Amino acid sequence: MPRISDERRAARRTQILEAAWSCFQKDGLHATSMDDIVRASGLSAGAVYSYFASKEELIFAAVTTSLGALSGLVAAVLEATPPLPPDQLVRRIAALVAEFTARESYDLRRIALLGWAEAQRNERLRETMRGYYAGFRLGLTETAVRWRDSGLLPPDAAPPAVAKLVLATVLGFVVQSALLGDVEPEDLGRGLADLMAGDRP
Amino acid sequence: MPRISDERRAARRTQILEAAWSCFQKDGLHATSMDDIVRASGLSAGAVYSYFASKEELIFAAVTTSLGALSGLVAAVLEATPPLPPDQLVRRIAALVAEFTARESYDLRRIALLGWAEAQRNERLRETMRGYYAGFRLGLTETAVRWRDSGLLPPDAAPPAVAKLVLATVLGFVVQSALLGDVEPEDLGRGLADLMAGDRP
Amino acid sequence: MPRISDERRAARRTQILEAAWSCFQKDGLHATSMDDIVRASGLSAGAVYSYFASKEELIFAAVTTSLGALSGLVAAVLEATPPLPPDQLVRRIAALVAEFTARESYDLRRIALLGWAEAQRNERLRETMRGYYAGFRLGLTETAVRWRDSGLLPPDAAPPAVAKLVLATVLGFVVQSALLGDVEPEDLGRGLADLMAGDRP
Amino acid sequence: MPRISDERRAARRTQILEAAWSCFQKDGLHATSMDDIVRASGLSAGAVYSYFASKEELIFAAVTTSLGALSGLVAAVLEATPPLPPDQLVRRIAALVAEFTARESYDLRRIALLGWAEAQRNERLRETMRGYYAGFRLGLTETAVRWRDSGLLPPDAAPPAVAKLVLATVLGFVVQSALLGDVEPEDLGRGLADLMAGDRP
DNA sequence: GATGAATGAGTCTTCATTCAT
DNA sequence: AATGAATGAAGACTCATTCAT
Repeated sequence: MPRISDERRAARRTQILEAAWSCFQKDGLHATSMDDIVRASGLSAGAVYSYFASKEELIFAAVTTSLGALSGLVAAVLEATPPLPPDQLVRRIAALVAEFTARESYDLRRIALLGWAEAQRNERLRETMRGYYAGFRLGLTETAVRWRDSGLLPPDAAPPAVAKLVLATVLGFVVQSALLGDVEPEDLGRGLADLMAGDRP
Repeated sequence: MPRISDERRAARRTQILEAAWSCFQKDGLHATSMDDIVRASGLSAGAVYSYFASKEELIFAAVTTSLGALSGLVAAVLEATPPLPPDQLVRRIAALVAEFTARESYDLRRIALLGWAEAQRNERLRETMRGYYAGFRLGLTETAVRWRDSGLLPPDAAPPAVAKLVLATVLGFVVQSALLGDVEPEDLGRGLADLMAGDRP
Repeated sequence: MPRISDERRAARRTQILEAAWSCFQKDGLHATSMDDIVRASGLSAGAVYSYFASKEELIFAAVTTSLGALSGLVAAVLEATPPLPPDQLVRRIAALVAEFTARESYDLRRIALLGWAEAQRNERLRETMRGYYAGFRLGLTETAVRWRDSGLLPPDAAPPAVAKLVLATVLGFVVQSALLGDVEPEDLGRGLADLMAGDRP
Repeated sequence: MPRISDERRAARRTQILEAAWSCFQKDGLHATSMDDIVRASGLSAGAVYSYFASKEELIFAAVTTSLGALSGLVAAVLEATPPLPPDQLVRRIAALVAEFTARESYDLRRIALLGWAEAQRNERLRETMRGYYAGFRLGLTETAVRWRDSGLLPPDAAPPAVAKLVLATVLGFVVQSALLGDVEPEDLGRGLADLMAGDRP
């Protein structure tokens, strides 16, 4: 029987994670010291270490936690029947990202950029992220198949290529909005709709 | 050693920059120590510091140098008359990125991800990158106007939204290809062409 | 290790200060490295830095600590009623300096010389020292007034000038004794008494 | 036959020394880098090193040169016949120090404080300075003998003690004026005269 | 003789992690 | 369980000095 209840443990974990997020967003992953996080969390160093074995573990959790949550929301959108048409799908997913971002002291876009950079030197993180994005793209490929089958795409369309294009668009939304900050989900939807409405090249 | 020739100075700078790139790609910006770069460059610490006043300066140069070069190539593509149609433009720019990446010991995509993460905590870098991407997007907006004027887009299309969509696609290509590694410029072109060939939503 | 007791903290501080004094006296302020002090203190670098935020802070404390203590002793001597006559006062204050100096691993005279040199480039230290010496001189001026009032000085004597002369004598004792090393407090008292016993110029 | 004339060499030496003085006064002996001096001198590093073999050598020369010059002036004052009475002598020597100080970009008082501090860790410098001050004090002792013989001091006065008192006064003038900056040679003379004019203790 | 680029040991400082209390 | 003082390896950067040109 644990000395501390499971809920309390979970609450503490979240408390630490929130502290980590706010520090990471402000200073980046490496310029944030464990002490920064300890102070932001209001706990002691020892306490933090009893929840996360190392800074790497904390980084992993910080980057991965939100990715997992977002992933579930995206999966739900992809499973809609009939599938949302391309422009609406892009708009919708971008909106999910934006809503996530709107949360208290937590900016998914910034965390994503930090995570991508970190993934280059952290194999575990890289593989985990790869898994999420590969799964996401697989879902998009299936959606593209459904678009083709329902006539939204021509019969000779290549679902994998379409999925790659759509994934790129969504990832690029994250980058563009983090760097330039003036992109709305509607812009993406409108832009894609305009392109689809044009003459076939 | 009397005053060194300008070419030699430039060569040394490049030598250091190459060393920095290869270290940064392997270990990230902050996990790379100046000593790593010093050793990789084959010079002494003092020599490196006589070319770049600080690690921050070196990071700035490492991230910025290629962005400038790429920017020029992209601008040339955007100025083609008549403008390349959307799918070909996206394919072409992605191809430029991929070619840049092909260079020895230098991967533009990885450097870009590192740079974006760093830009969050480095104002000077952020503003510089912002300038490049804003200029790029401006060029895309003008291209979208030309597409509309030439009938490739409907008369009521919104060039800024189209530009945002296209920029997102290209930036997302960088991310997707760095993280998943199996995206070719042709995929993007094909995917966009397929979408444009579909029924208008 | 839970919160340490205040006494222990103070003891540690003193331990570091003693280490710093012994190093500074041997090698000077700048030729002493923090590592020298760390080793002399028997603590770790991190521990030393948790007591003094920087080398400058440590220098400030090393120079200032004793000045404060001495200052109190001198003030007590100056407040004696009736005031000590000039030659005895000078002898007495010089003796205070010499006694301070006699302490283990700490030579006030050497620290003073180092502090004066450092004060030239360290504004905070300069202002702090200035405060001490100005206060000391003010006390001497008041004493000179009392000498004049009690007839030890002629009615037209200038107390500020007398105070400057006496302060110079005491400061010069520090210098002379640090550089030549063969001056006793009694010498100063005797010398001044001899001068005062001479024919009026 | 030297490639460069002796005058030119001497001029260069002085040029470097002036540069060193101005740097040392501003930043202290150790916080001044050879590069600071090189730049201030307008010469190249190699050139500076051809005149002074090391930084230590340059420090030694910077501290010693002026001490030697001052020493000659002081000796002349001490040899006056009949000897200046104590208060006038002190005023006169202090005036010499003050005049020396008034020179272009050179402050004898500041250099003296730096030199005293440095002497603690530099044996050669220490011995050289000791020589100067010991010689100065010997001269003062002889002067005190003459004062006693001429009746300015009582027959049982102790010339060595008087010399120590006078030396302390002059050295202390340097300190006080460097730290507090509001002491004039006249103040010392007046203060000593007032003391000598008082009742014998 | 003169130059100033290059060296590399050494400096101050930080910080992830541990463990005595 | 919790604390936070302590560790010490490693980091960024400097600078006295040399020597190829």
